[in-house]
Amino acid sequence: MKKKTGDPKQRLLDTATALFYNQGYHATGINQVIEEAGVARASLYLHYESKESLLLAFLHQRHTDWMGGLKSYTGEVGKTKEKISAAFDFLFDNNEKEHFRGCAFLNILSETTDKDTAVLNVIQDHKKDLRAFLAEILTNEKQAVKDHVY
Amino acid sequence: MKKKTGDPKQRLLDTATALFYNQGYHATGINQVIEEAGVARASLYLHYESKESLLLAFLHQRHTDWMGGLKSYTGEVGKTKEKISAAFDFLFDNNEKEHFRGCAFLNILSETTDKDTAVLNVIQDHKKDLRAFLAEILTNEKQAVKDHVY
DNA sequence: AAAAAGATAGATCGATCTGTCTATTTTACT
DNA sequence: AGTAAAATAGACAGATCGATCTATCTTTTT
Repeated sequence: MKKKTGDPKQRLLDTATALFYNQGYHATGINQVIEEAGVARASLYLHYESKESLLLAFLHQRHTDWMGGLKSYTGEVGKTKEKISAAFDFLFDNNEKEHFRGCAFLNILSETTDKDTAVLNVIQDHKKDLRAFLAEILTNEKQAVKDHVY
Repeated sequence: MKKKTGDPKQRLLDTATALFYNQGYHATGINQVIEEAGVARASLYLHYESKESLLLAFLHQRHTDWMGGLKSYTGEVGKTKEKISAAFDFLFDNNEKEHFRGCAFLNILSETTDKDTAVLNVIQDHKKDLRAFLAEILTNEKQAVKDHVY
């Protein structure tokens, strides 16, 4: 048991986020999550029906945060070229902030089986949204350019 | 039990390679490895002392194969520019051959704890060798250029 | 103050995991 | 053919996993 600030549900999500991202999903046990979150075992299953749903919550929050950050970076400038540059700034800043552990979605994907369709769907949706966002920025460019930037 | 060609030790390594790479290390159980390799449980521990040593064998083979491929790609051309281009050709070809599942070392790293020093060492050695190889190719370029290519 | 909801600790379940062991069969070599 | 090594199947141990349950304590709401 460690931290005790904020409501248990958020503590669980924050702790799971850190652990899943930094040491992997399968390498993280439910016991470590509740122990480091300072939350009772029963409380976990009160807010999340399973370990996988905790992973999905992590990916969902990650998706909204990440896309939000990207949009705030690119929204402040006008021209297409500047938006691209800002997008890469975001990538680098974000990557540095997270100690270069790479894309959370790809990391989780690398330990995901074909059977985990729910997880796969979230990951694919994230990548789809990212491509759609780039397509929006690059409206006037060719498809090949969009693919290349991606 | 599936395949039955070649000696058990190689079948184990081949199967572990495919499974560790395609679905992750922790997501792969020893039972699945021996079942798909068509090898008895005891035979696994006859050739490898643990699951982790099987992972290390996979990473080692991966390292030699990968560096070998890179050198054969870049060895056929002469100029520095061509070598760089050939190196990226290798990257793309290799990535496509493996269905875009990314760098095996980084994937394993994403599910590795600080405690797994043996695994971390192999991964770091791989990246170190890669940088050293690039430095060799880019002998006459600045350090910043080396970093950028990497 | 009473009632309802939220959170706790901890025992416990069945499943699965890695790794060990024994006993039997297959293979390889002289 | 005979012997030693290699490989097999399968039972087993001990640990850990995710998940359920009960029973108690705390907080919030009315």
